[in-house]
Amino acid sequence: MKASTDQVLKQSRVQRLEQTPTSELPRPSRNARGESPCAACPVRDMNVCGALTDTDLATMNAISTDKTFERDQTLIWEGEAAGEFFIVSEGVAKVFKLLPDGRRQITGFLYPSDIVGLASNERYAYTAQALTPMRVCRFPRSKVLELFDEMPVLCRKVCCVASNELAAAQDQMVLLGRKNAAERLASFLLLLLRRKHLRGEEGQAIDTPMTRAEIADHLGLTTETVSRTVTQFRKLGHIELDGPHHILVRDEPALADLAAFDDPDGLPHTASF
Amino acid sequence: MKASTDQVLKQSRVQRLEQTPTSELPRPSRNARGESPCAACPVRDMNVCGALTDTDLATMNAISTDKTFERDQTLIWEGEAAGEFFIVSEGVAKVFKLLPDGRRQITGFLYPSDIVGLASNERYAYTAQALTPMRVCRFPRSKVLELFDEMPVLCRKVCCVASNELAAAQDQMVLLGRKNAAERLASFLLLLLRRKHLRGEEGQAIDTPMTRAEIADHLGLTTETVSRTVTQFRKLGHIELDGPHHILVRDEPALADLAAFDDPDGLPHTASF
DNA sequence: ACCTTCCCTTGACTCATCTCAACGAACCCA
DNA sequence: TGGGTTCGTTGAGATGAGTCAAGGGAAGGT
Repeated sequence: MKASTDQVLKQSRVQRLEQTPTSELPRPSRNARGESPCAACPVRDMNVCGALTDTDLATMNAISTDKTFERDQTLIWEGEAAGEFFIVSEGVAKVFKLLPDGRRQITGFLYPSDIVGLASNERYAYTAQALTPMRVCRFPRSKVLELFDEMPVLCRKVCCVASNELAAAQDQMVLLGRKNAAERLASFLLLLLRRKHLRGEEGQAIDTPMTRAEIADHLGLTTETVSRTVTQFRKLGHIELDGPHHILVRDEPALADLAAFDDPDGLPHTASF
Repeated sequence: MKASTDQVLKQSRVQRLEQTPTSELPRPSRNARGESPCAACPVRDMNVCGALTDTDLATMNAISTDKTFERDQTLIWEGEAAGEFFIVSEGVAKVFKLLPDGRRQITGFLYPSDIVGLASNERYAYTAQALTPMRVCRFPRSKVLELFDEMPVLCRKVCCVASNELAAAQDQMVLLGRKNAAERLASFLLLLLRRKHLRGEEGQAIDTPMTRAEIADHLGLTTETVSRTVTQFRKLGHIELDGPHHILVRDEPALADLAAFDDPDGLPHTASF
């Protein structure tokens, strides 16, 4: 359901962002210079868009609008009519469901190239809220569905994305159902690191714009337990902190051991539709 | 998936299994009488197959083979090359992932009309094993993917299925991350009951071919906790037992209260691709 | 500068669930 | 018919994570 955790991960075709060290990242300003906004999009080659030809992309572009959100603004509300898909081009968001008494489960975090709104039915089954300022591409659901017919590759790619998200969701079930606090945190940190690399960014530093409470609500723990476990990892030398929202992974193998990844090589999967 | 005439379908859609008391259930024997096996398929009108015309169904049928499994036999193995999809026509299976030390998370149970093998990439990310004798339709992955092009409705329907499964996975995350033992069991029982009704079977009796340990591995609990919680529900009068594998839901509202369903009306969603 | 608020961290204690253990029932097979 | 095995149930005790509480630091507003 929601674009969550993994879609990006699973996408292998990613080379884009990592080339930036040499040349400054061309920040996509919307419709700058009158050419297709996609041309300058940082996620142009990733996920769904990466599967499209320039022509198809132009078609998609014709039905999309650029939109920005401030921190804490809501992209979609659980229960509202599901009218739109979004593809994240910049920023981070959380996707969550609430129980009647206020308990919250964050099903995933959205990073650039992630899609949200897909798993919806008539109404959204979750809420998505910006953790940082965001820029997204917005697509009217109805128009995308129309495009499915004339652009079969789009439908296939959406299948592929949904399938990858499903696999990620299953990994998360293993985490929530069968891992202890340390294993959960280790898995989470490695996942963020892996996704960062898939986005083409290098280095062992991950930034975590989410609060401890948000991490807790994602991992099925409490704020205090997350905080204690982070401290424990720091004392063990597995990680290093530069403020609560910048974590440097010092001993990836140690974390991988803890995480008990089913997927030992850590390579991303790519659904082959 | 198989082509058929519709008459049978309409009734099959809902009435099938419960009528068995009076008339013997017409077991679909494969290719009996040389007509399309779909004609007699109990799930002809459900899920993917329900979206297809007779013509399309015939096309699908041409690439499918019927297959049966005994209890405990494995449909697919985690890590093996993902070459096939299955649609369950009879029986129940469990789908699970293992951690290296043997901990197991059962991500779901498959009932007639459910699909398995979809969420795969190059290799299956989970194992599926029969809980009862089963009959399934088997489709070579490659051929189905080819069909996507000539049968757009198929691709859309697969999107739809994946999307619905994703939504179910997210509900399961809420359960695993934020619900206590009683809430988990209540949610689980109601889900089984709801699915039973969706399959067209009536009544408040659910049969649970899975063991307590399997329920536990699905709900992120232990055998003992499941057993104790079942006993507790029985003593409260919420349920009634007729052996460990037949549970009669006596007080559905009480369970619904406990379950804290996000979806109060309990209506199934249907993705609208 | 000061106040407020939010977030993170840490400590002490509690509790829901797990673990360990025992036992009975059902089933299978010889 | 009997022995072995698996499964479900129940009890008693252990423990990992939750709860409650306190304090400090950073950020933002006036």
